[in-house]
Amino acid sequence: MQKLSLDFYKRDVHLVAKDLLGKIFVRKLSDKIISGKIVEVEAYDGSVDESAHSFNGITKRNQVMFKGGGFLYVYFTYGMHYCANVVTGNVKDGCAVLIRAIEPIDGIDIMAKNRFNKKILSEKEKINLTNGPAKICQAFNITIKENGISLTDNEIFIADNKSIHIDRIGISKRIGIKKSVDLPWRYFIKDNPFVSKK
DNA sequence: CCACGGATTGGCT
DNA sequence: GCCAATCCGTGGA
Repeated sequence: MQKLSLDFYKRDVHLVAKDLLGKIFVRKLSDKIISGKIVEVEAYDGSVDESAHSFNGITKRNQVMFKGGGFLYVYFTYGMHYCANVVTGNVKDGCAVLIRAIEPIDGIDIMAKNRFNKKILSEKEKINLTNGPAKICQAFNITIKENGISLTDNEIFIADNKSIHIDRIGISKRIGIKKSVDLPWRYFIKDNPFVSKK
């Protein structure tokens, strides 16, 4: 399993978004690993996209989006949730990919504890572990502390997944936004049970 | 199963 | 002061 390099991230946000499907999102803890297959993402492009946090320029909150590809951008919203993004492209582009859903692989017991504070889960709770952007952050214990870390370091990174066949990719409008609502910039693996909607 | 609304805080106008 | 790239509990069918 090979960690993705900086070159992977420093490309067009839509290419990166589609290529992230099927890749393995990894968090290394001192003695354990949490990981899962990325099955749903959304692209945000600050140069043309009013719904991107970066659309109106650099602020304290969104500055990581302007640091160029390969950083993790984490934001806090709705007074209680965190969401994780992969910054793409070059410095000043203000582009990122929101990780919307993951299929758990390693450390499922840790995710279960982080999400529901118990070990034995119902079938519905198993699906509910990571089928949404804020659920992923809770399962992986990602908060604002992880905002701005480099994905080429060893704590949080994304790994290639050579064993995966080419899944059918679905494309749709993005979820939960009020501006630029018609842009078809959500990408997901068709028929994967962990995709958040439809 | 689905629709609805409350939670709760920090960023931005 | 407004409101958000969300989630979950509630209530009804």
